[in-house]
Amino acid sequence: MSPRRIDPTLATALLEAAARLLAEEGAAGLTTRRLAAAVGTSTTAVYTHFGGMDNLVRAMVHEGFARLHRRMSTVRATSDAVADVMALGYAYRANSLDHPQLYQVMFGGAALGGFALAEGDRQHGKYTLQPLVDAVARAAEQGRFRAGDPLLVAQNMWIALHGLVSLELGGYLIDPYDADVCFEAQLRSLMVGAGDEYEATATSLARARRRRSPRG
Amino acid sequence: MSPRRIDPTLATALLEAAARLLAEEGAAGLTTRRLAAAVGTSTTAVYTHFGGMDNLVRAMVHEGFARLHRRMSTVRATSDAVADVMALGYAYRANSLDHPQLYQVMFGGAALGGFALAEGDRQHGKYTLQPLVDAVARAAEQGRFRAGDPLLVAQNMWIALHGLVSLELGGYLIDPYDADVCFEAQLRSLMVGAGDEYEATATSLARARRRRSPRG
DNA sequence: CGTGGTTACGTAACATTGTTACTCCATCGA
DNA sequence: TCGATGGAGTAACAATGTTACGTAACCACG
Repeated sequence: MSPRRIDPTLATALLEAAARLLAEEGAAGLTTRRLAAAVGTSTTAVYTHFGGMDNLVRAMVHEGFARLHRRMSTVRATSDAVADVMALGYAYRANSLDHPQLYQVMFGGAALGGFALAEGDRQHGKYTLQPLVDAVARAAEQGRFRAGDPLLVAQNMWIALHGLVSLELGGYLIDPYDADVCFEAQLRSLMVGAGDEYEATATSLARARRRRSPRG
Repeated sequence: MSPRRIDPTLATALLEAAARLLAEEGAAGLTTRRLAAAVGTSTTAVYTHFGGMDNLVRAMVHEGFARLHRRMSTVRATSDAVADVMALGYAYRANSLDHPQLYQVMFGGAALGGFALAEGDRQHGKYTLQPLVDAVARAAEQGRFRAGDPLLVAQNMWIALHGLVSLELGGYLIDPYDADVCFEAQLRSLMVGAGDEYEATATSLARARRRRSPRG
């Protein structure tokens, strides 16, 4: 169109259009030309604002981690720390299911048109994990979990959660045990593995269920 | 070269070259032209033998599942079924680390040049899981695990294992708790979550460790 | 008000990708 | 020996990320 229409919000417009393209058409639909067409500009805008498709995806990943952290932070601490841990699990999975394509890019790692995350990009997980670490520490203080480093315990829970979400999004969890069944069974199993009594996990699970946020 | 050199093993040669390309250069290095150059043929060979790059990757995934199943089948049943379960975990992780790129394609799912697995391709996991299901059932018979459907318990273990391997291959597990530490902590946690006593898992873990195969 | 510098953007091209139409010719059966 | 089959090479097509180049608008001066 008319040249030199300086738009300071073009970078954010590109990001929003990229997020929409990724969500609606998947990783294959996220191309420079379609992105440029979506915001009514040219492909070079991607390079002036981000220096390439890699950095644009990187920015989306950063935003994805920030949103995940925001969602995890909405889980309040209660007198039942195990229920808090489970509520964090629900929040994690709900956020992933709300943005499945983004989640796959965030953790799919290797392949998005040969795109690869940099070393620092992956350490966002550590920062995002903090609410879970706190809840695990409180569960140990309340005598529900075995004594041990909360960071290691929380990391193990995150690993298992990621495994579930990853396989769910990939469509690998099939009948008779679909993702919902596996998820709640895994939550109880994780709590028991951390030291809680099997029977106690039932009431905490019921509490966590009631705290699910409808959408986020 | 000289035309019409009919080579009935060309399909397998393509598969082998594709596996080598994938292993050595990653998903980005696996292109039709490089593949054709590697076996000294033309790009059309991929289409006459596989009907496209998708089906060739599909064939590689099938081979990957078969190899995983073969490796899991080498774990023999002993009088310590919990150690058997852990040994299966070691085998699963070892196979994944031996073929990291293939593993990412098998479970990365969405993105390999817009390639997506078909519905039936993912159900290979169910077949591959059988040795683990058997070991879990025997652990329950021995009174080490809680009563429950072994398929559900095994699936949960597989989910957690996949989470660990997936994050390890992606480089998300960082200091101070690297993948080795997380893996063994997770093994014990899984056994306790399934019903075993925490102290008993230590000796079973030691037994499983001794049974690690050097290379596969 | 005018002028130069900076910078954002569009145009067009390049290399590379998966894919396919067309052709050729070696092999197999009669 | 001759025709049919079908596997493979050549070359093209559309689409991808990326970049060189030109242009024009803004901003800071005088």
